[in-house]
Amino acid sequence: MLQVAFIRQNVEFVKERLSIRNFPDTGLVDTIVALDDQRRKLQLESDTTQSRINAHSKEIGALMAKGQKQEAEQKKGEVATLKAALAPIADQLAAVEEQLNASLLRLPNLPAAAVPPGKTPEDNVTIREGGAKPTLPAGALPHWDLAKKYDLIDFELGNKITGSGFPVYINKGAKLQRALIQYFLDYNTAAGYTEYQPPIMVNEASARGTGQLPDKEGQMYYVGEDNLYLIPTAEVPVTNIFRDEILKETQLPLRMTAYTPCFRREAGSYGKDVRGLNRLHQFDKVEIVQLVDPAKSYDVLEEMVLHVEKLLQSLDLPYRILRLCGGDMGFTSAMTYDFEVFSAAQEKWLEVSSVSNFEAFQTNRMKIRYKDGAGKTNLVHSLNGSSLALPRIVACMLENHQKDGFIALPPALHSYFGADAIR
RNA sequence: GGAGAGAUGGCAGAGCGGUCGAUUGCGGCGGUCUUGAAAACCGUUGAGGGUAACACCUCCGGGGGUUCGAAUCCCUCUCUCUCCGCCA
Repeated sequence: MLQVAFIRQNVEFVKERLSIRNFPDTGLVDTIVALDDQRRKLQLESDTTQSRINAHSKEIGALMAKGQKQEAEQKKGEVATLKAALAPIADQLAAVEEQLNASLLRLPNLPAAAVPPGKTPEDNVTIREGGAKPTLPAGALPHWDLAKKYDLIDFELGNKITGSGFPVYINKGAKLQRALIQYFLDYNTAAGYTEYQPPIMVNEASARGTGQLPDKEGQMYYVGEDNLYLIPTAEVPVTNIFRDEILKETQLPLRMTAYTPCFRREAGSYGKDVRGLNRLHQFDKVEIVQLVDPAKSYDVLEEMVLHVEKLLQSLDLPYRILRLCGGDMGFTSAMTYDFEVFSAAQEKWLEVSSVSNFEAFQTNRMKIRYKDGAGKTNLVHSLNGSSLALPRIVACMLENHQKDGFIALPPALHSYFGADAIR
């Protein structure tokens, strides 16, 4: 959520940035400013009246102490009049505040200056590519066939137990999951990230803090009886660790990593790219999150991109890094890099990580602040990225590294997996 | 799930209808002293709105009520703790 003060002072800039995002309703900005004008006016009226009521009440106390009952009673009458006048103002104020807040929640983050304009994924800009696309052996299979051939994943069994999009990993398939999680976490903690194991269900306040609520209810699984949401990403519980806190400058940057299963309803995406591991309702992911000094957040973004890139390189997969255009970025992001790996048998690029700077958009909702050197309280910037999402990595590893009779594993995984190949 | 107790500033812990945004201790910050440090002493130290800066307004778990006036009384919700039951 953007700060009202900022919007007030930069109305045209805000509109211009929103246009980069193809956000249709620029009238919303004017609405917000108008509502805030009203809010200030009503607040002033309310405060002034309240101030007079307070003064009278004090006088009543003093009069009572002196035994001047009659004068006190008269004052009480005056207070009653003032209170009657205050009531409608207070009601209006509450209504305006509610509208203002609802409007602010509907406004997306502003794209950073470096974000390319554009509407669709075609307008994303490839920053760089790495790793060579493999030459597959004759009779190469897509990962869902390889998963069956090597007895790694049973998709039908998942259908039976739960439903589609909930695969069951078996034998070496299960061990590969465990090895990847362990490797990713070790890689992150070695770089200074603190490991967390957070809850995988969150309350409404947490979901609102990172921007899943309002409006994206449909994408999360919801446990109505307890009013909890299954997390779509570890970003939600991890970023909320410091909700409503004022940090010391010396605590920054805060770097956190967590492995969690992630749950996504993926409503409306049936029939499209859902084959095998491409799109699941439950999947595993290791996430990195940082809370940083606002002046440094774009340096940190680049640092996180390099961090993820090196991890990807160690898996010997062909990849590319895209800077998302305004139209393809998430609601809460100011700038996003997507990482895609090339799944050779499907001949498809699959997104395996998304690294974003949210600037103060999330932290304004969560009220995560820090005191700077001058003792002033400011919002920190939040960033996060996947390092990495497992299923598409697995899909890609199976397809790209398939050989005649075995699947080779990258050296980085050998000790974690306990073998150099799946046979 | 049943019974009871509680929720106050970074932490501990007072306050039980008015002058309390809140005594005090610890911690933090600044200073005196010291070659330096510690100790001691002095000062300072919550957040939001509002203002050019003041003034002023709001916040003592959330919401509602009583009252001229509520951290203090009442209702309600949430959470924590203790005991019992169940249990990985």
